[in-house]
Amino acid sequence: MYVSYLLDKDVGMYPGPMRGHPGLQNFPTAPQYPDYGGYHGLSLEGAAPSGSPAWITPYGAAREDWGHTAYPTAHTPLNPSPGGSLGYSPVSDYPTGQVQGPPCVGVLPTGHQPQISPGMADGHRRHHYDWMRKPATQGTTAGGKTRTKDKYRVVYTDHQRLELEKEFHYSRYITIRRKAELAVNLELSERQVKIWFQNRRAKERKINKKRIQQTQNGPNDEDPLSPEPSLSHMMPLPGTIVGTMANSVAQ
DNA sequence: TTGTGTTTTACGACCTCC
DNA sequence: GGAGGTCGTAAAACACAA
Repeated sequence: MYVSYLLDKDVGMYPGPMRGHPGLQNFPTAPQYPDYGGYHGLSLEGAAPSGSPAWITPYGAAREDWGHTAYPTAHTPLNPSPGGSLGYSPVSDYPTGQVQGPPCVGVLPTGHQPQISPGMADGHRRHHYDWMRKPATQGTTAGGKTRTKDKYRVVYTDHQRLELEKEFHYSRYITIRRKAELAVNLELSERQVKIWFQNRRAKERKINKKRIQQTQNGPNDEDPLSPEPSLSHMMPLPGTIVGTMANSVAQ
């Protein structure tokens, strides 16, 4: 979450109007995402403890440039299970890649050991990372169930949600290409991926709206949606995300 | 355990763009 | 007309206080 918080501080991530771009007609302008409240179920603190925003680097580069640096390190181990058949093919898919660099960060820690950040021992985050420990009992059922079928909705596995979140941190608007990749790799339908992104954006808008209201009502009020406001001084890699969307929509 | 509030999937309606 | 966007909503899943 820290990374998402920091990344989303980069309002320059969404330059220009959203209309007029094929497949990206509704892309919001920058001020719509002044901040990002995170994802309650996806406690990235565990992966990136406070003061050690491990995800910063992977999300720094433009998406279509992932093949060079950012993408492989962040996404290569998409399937954390040993011998898993999932996972990206960053070398082929994002060529020219120096698929080297530091060990992958931003993925589930091996063994799913929750790494509690210093601020998490106080009780109100006792449920953070719990979902990561839950057995992925529904992983194989995540696709295809609708209201009209035997189950109203499925609960995505931790892995699926983590990867979707990661993608969302890269770009709030997924490309057709990446959508297809994710759908295959996560064993979801493209429709599910699309809808997940739609819902995720809606969630973010809701959070931002809430935050704006709180700011207007009382600037001194504690903002529960901004767990690490003091990290704003750690704003990483300004400008490295600018252009992400321009790249991501160029398919 | 249970009631209640919140979050997460999924859909339909409607809109814009090509 | 199709694809994909937002918005609103339904209902399952979940969190948590009483």
